[in-house]
Amino acid sequence: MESHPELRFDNGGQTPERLKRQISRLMGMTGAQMRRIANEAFEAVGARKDHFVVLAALAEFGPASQAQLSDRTRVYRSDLVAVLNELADGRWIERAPDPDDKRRNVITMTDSGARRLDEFDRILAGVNDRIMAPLSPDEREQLFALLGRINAHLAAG
Amino acid sequence: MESHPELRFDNGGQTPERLKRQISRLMGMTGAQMRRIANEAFEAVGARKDHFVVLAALAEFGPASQAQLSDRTRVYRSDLVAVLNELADGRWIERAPDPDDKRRNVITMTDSGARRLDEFDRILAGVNDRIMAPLSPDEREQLFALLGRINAHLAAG
DNA sequence: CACTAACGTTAGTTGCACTAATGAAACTAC
DNA sequence: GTAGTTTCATTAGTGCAACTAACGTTAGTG
Repeated sequence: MESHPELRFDNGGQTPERLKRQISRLMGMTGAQMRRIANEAFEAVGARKDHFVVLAALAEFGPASQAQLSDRTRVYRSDLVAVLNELADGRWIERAPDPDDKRRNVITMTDSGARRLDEFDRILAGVNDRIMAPLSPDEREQLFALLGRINAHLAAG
Repeated sequence: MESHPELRFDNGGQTPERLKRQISRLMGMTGAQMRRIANEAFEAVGARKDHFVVLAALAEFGPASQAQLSDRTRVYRSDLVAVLNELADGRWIERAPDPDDKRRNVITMTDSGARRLDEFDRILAGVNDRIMAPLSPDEREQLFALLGRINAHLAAG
């Protein structure tokens, strides 16, 4: 019934050799698999990825304006509005006008927001573990390091 | 003037630690950078990625129906139509009805299609090299191997 | 006080992966 | 040999994520 899209990189002799050499293709397909797993995990608890990133930013940097949150999470200001609406509906954050600057809102995480983040932490530990299951701890670090170097290089240049 | 979106994974103290631990986030951001570079390279010669994957499949497996091409390239049947229209417009392929099965078309690569593919090969060699610039040959292989194992694992189940 | 910039918000665009529906042709069963 | 099912190419459309534009409001700057 659930026919998952075929994201196997090397499709048993069917895949042209040239395609197997493209790192961007391998990254794209594998990244899509990862994203699907993470999204499903969030969906199972009525959340989505941006709930996590916003709560993480609030937990680690404290109350902030929406512009600050956008900078810290790279969720666009325009998209952040809906995310904060949802988080406020669940009482995980509070949104109040900033008395010092009437353009701003101050976003604060509630206690139940902190518990929600704990839940996400547990869920994501499982997700990461499932994704990286075939790799040893050393290999997982290698992967992070290699991708991190490429990321830094491409972001710089 | 061209202000690229900020896809630096670790944004200098601004990024919550929790986000830096998510492999799917690192993959997503780095994959987006790679995709942008590849897309720009194709765009510079009036092409796009799917032109390459279709020509690669034709070069390596010979003339084929659209359904076969879809299987080999994982370009959806529905999206393949436009790709083949574009390739036919440029005389890089020919699309003819299959006399043995009137439902099918037979897609054949022309000589100029083969030359177009050569051009893509050269372009992509440069793209891959630019993407993986900070990695040694050994490290590039490691990255392929690690991602390949994760991909196979996730595709399996 | 005029000007510019930053704030949150709404609306809209683009690209990509993916689904649904369709008419024509071909297999499959009885 | 005809009825029912499947495959084919094709058109249209959905869902989502990343991204842009425009706007009214408020705050700094000369």
